[in-house]
This record gives sequence, structure tokens and C-alpha cells, in this order.
Amino acid sequence: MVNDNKSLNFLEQIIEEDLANGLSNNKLRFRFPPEPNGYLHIGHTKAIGISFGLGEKYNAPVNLRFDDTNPAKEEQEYVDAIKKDVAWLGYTWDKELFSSDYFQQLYDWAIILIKKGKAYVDSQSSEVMAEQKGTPTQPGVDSPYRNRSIEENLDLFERMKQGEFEEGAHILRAKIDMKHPNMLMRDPIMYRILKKHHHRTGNDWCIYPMYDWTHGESDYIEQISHSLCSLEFKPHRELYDWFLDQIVDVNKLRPKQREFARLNLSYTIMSKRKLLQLVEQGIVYGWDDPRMPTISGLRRRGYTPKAIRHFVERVGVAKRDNVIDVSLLEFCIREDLNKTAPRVMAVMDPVKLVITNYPEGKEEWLEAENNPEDESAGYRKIPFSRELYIERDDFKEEANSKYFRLTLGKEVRLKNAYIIKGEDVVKDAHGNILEIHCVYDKDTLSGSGTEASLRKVKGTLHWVSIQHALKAEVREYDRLFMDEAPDSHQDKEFMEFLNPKSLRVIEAFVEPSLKEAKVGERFQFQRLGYFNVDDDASEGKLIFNKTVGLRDTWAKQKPKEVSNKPQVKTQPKRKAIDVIQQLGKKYTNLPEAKQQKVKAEIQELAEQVNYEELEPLFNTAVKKVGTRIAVAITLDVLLKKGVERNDEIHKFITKALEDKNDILVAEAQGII
RNA sequence: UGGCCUAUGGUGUAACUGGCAACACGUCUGGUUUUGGUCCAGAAGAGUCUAGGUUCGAGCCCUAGUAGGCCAACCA
Repeated sequence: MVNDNKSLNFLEQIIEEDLANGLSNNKLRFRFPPEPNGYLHIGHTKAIGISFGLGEKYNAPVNLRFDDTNPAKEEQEYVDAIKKDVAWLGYTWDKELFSSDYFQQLYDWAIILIKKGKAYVDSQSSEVMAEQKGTPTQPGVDSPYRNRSIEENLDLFERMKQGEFEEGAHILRAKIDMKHPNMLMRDPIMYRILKKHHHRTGNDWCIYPMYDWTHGESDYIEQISHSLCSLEFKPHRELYDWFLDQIVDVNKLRPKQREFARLNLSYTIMSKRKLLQLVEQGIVYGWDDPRMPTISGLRRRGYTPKAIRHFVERVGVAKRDNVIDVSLLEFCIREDLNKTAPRVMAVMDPVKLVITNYPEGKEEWLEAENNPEDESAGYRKIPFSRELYIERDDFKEEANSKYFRLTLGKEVRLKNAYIIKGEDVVKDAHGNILEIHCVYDKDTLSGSGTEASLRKVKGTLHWVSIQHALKAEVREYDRLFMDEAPDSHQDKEFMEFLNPKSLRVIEAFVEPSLKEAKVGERFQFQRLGYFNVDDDASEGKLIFNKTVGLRDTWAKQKPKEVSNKPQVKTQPKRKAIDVIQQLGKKYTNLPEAKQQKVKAEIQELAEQVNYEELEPLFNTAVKKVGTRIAVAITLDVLLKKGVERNDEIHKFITKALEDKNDILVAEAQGII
């Protein structure tokens, strides 16, 4: 089926196996089953990517099914938001479905279970039932109502449905085994009375099915071949199968539940409940706040569907708990935007630059390349004049040679314009810089091709012309949490790790070509990062979100300069003994010719080894023959150098002589 | 006094099902560059959780440990 030589993840392997065992390709069907009780986040993207990805790979339909069995928490608003997000990511679902579509079928099946003696109505309080359920290490005990007659159960269940009872008065349970090691098999609840309005079925029902009873049966109704979910549902699989057993028609396809590890992102949280808390407590401005890990937040922040899909692909699928480094997400969005985002100039923290030899009142419209990564992006005109803004950071009166920016007396280029030289600086009474004065060389215009324009200079700065620049609000975001895994601490609340400086609003100046920028449009502000126009922007008011900064190796170096700790510059060379160990590891697997080469290498390295380093290795596990061989070779060299034989050496040699491995024995004999 | 799952560089995933542990991110060098971006070239970093066993050969198979995760909602 699948011929690319990329290795398959374990889910794909399961599918390939099923296909090989006779499942026909056209029976393949998947589903993404969100509960409409919150917004989708980056973690869901993994689940979406897996099921829809499999659908694309095998050309199989994927249903979007809303798991809406709890009217207390679910709302139409979330249904709409989820559909929007999945579509935005670029996936197309086959059918839009709701678990609530199956309420009648589920009810009919429940009656069958009751008639088969596989379900009963319990009439105790939830507290009492919880008590009877036992604990993971202690078995539960049977409910006194467990053996009600089928007639009584039928009657009670019917009256539950009719609304005769209050919430909590009765529930319907499956009759399985109260002593089962799997807690979920201890007579799980199938229905509870809930006199709530449902976003789709209105007031038709006052009993609602529970997740376990609903999910597998819904998969079965839809003939989902592979029902993929996250790891915490693993214990549910047994119940999923039990429920299916009760109603399945052997001539129909029987769905399979398989579980994968959910995605965690460093420095963020992924729990819908906790995200809701951030929204409700006003920590963020909403589900789509650009600091949120929600799809809508990422979208507003300027992320592209392509970047997110690449991210999910790179993250992979497996069964172990993981925390993905945000740097991978950032890499993915930079990768996409680098290719597509038009470059413009903007100044965040302006300082005035006066070109003293540039005529007052003169203006030039210079040509600027829109995207060096994309020739078809073309050129635009930008205004240049005598007074500009540059970044405060881009000037120092004096600096060392590592500073590739403007200093007094040195030349730098103004991007797309001229080479200038710093001359003078005007300060206020407190020593703050008010203006920087410089001179320009009129023969050095960008792209003019003149000899002067080709001059090598210290660096290149971005700038805007003061009289032409537009004011813009820029929202710069930092991570919401200061801890790598904020909700993984048993002793601390995740809220304690909130970053008080996660949002910084800047009054910036941008080049005039941005005047018509539309909501959602993405740009690279040169030398700064990627930005997009926020939803809040309007006709007269430009507002940008910083999506992500450019990779910045300079910023990383600065802290080093500040701290005057002696930097251990020269990495300590690996010790000879360590290299010997490594060489030994695979020694026995090597072809003979290569063994000889490696042996010579070890012998050479052994010259730098002293006995104290070698002795601990005498205890190397028997199993690690290669290492022991390397030790033997090294020992031989040391002995020849005059190291005295002692008990430890003797023991090592004796043991080696008794080994089953011929090479080791030969080396040991060589020592004697 | 339990059941289930997992364990490979800092992070995440591979290793054609037993054959010299690979890829990506990150880190570090160097080169190119009118963005300290991109791009190019290179490097460091893993004895595959531990101890035994099977095998000519084990990350992979077996045994026993250890560590981490999940399971006691009328949530999904």
C-alpha cells in the first residue's frame, strides 16, 4: 500500500498489518472526536494530524464527530470554533456527526443489555457507589441493587427516561465484575439522569449516556476501522471491547481502539480546564489570545497551517510521555515565513539619526527587494530623507570589533540605502542620547553597482524615515509560563509560574508601504522577526503581533560578554580511556580487517592512559565483550610500559582466559 | 497492597523486525551574505535504565529488577 521508504510509525504498522491480514483498503475509516466544551489546542493538532493524516495517506474518509454526551458543558460556540480550526488546518472531513445523533440507538441497545441481564439500575448515592467501587489495590463489592429483576430494571429505566426521577436518584450500570482489577470494569455507569438542555437534542432526553457506553458504539455505527486516542484511554479499551461484544454483528466491521502519547509543549499547559481558567480569570484576553497554545491563538499570532502541520509531522507518534521543545515549533514557523513573508522595515525602539550632509527637505524613493528568498515577490519603493529612526540598540559610541553596528567613526550600511559614518552624538543633561549625527557617502547607494557601493562595512542597519514613518502598535509576546512543565508539579499550582511579562506593547514606527496592510497579513520586519496584522487593527490603526523573532545568535552571545566568569573556551579533549571504551563497544561486530585497524588505534591511545583510569574497567560486565577486549589490549600496552602486575590485573586476565569469546581469550593470552 | 503502559544524545522520533545506533530540533566551529536571518560546510553529544541469559553477533529476543506515567468523576 505504502511504498515510500520512510519508516512507519506504530499506528501505520498496525494498519499495514490489518491490511495484510485481509482488511480491505476501502474499509479504512477514521474519526476525530472532540468534545465541544472548549477550543482546540496544539495538542489536539497531533490527534487531528494523526487521524486526518492517515485518512490522506490511505485515501480513507475521516469523520468529524462531536462527542456531546454531557449537556452541562457543551455548547454550539465550541462546535463552530472546532470546525473552523480543523478546516483552517487544511483538513477535510467526510461527515460532520454528533454522538447525540445516536441517542435513540444507544437507548435501544441499552434495553437489550438489560434484557440480557448485562445491565441494571442502581439507586444509591454516588458517594456510596464510590465506596463500593474499591480502589486500584482493593476489590469492590456488589451493589445491593445488582440483582434486581429484569422487569424492574426495564421499568425503572423507562421511567428514568420519562423524567419521573430527580437527577441522581437512579443510574444504569453495566453488570460486569466489581472485583475486576481494572476499575473501569467494576460495573461502570452507562446512563445518568440529567435534566439539562442539550445543544442539539434540546429537552428530548433527560437521561444521557456516558463516554464509555457511547464512544465505541458510535465508532461501530460509523464503521470506524481504527479509533485512535491518547494514552490515558488505554484502560478504557477493555470496556470499549466489552460493550462492543454485547451488540456487535460479526458480519460488520469491528472497530479497534489504539492509543498514542499525547503531545506536551514545554513552557505551556494543554489542559482545556486550565486554559479555560486563564480565560475566565482574565489572565489572557480570550481563547484566541496570541499567547494561548490554542489553534485560534496560534492563528492570531501569525502561525500558518503549513507550519503547524510540519510541526506535528516532525514530532512523530509513539507511546512514551514526551515534552516537545517549543524551539521546534518556532523553527517550523520561521521555516515557512522565511520563504513567504515580505520583508519590510520597522523600528521598535527609535533613536533619531541625522545625516548632516544630506540636503534638508530632500527625499528619495529607493528600491527595496521584497523577499530575497522569492524572486517573484518583486520590489517596492521606500522613502529616504535626512532624518531617520534607527534602533537605539544599533548604536554605541564605542564598541569592540564584535559589534557589527553603528559606532562613532565607523561605517555601516543603511539597508537598501547608503553607507554612513557615525560622527557625533547629542545628549541631554542626563547623558541620554537624543540624536546621532552621521554623514553619508552619496556614491554608495544600494544596488548602484558603483565601486563605492561595494565597500565592505561593519554591518547593515534597518531604519525608517521620520517624516514618512507610520506609527504602529506592536504586541510582543513572551512565554506565558516561566516553568518548562508548569502543570507537572505536585506541590505547586501551575498559576504560580505565570510570566508577568508575557505581553509587551510597543509604540513602533514602520515604513509607509504598510499603510494598507490587512488583518492577518504576515511580514518580516528585517533583523527583528516575523509579525502579522492583528484582528484588532482598523483603518487608521495599525496593530502587529510578533509571531516569532529571527534566530538570533548575537543575542545569545551578549549575556556571555556581560558575565565575566572565565569561559571554558577550549572543550576538554575526550580522555583517551573514554575513546578506547567507545572503540571497544562494537569491536566484536567488526569485520576482521577493521578490527586490526581499531586495535592499532586502541594501542596508540593506550599510551596516554594511566593505570588508575584503567582499573575500574576490569569489572566490566561479562556481556560487554568488546569493552573487555579493548581493556585487554590497553592493559597489554601498559604492562609493556612497565606497570606492575597486581591481583586485580591477575583476576581480570584469568577471567578473560575463561571467556567463550576467542578474540578475548587470544588477547588475554597475548598478555601472558 | 493490584492492573496496564513506557524506557535510545539536551529534546523528539528512527534503526528494513538480530548485523559498525540514524534523522530533525537545539548547541558549537567555519564560509557566503546589503537581515548577527537564510544558505553552505563541519563538529561535539548515546556504551540504547540496571543486572543476568540466549546468540558468532542484542537497542531489538528471554528472566529479574529499577524508574516514570495512567487507572478509584453520575467528565470526555
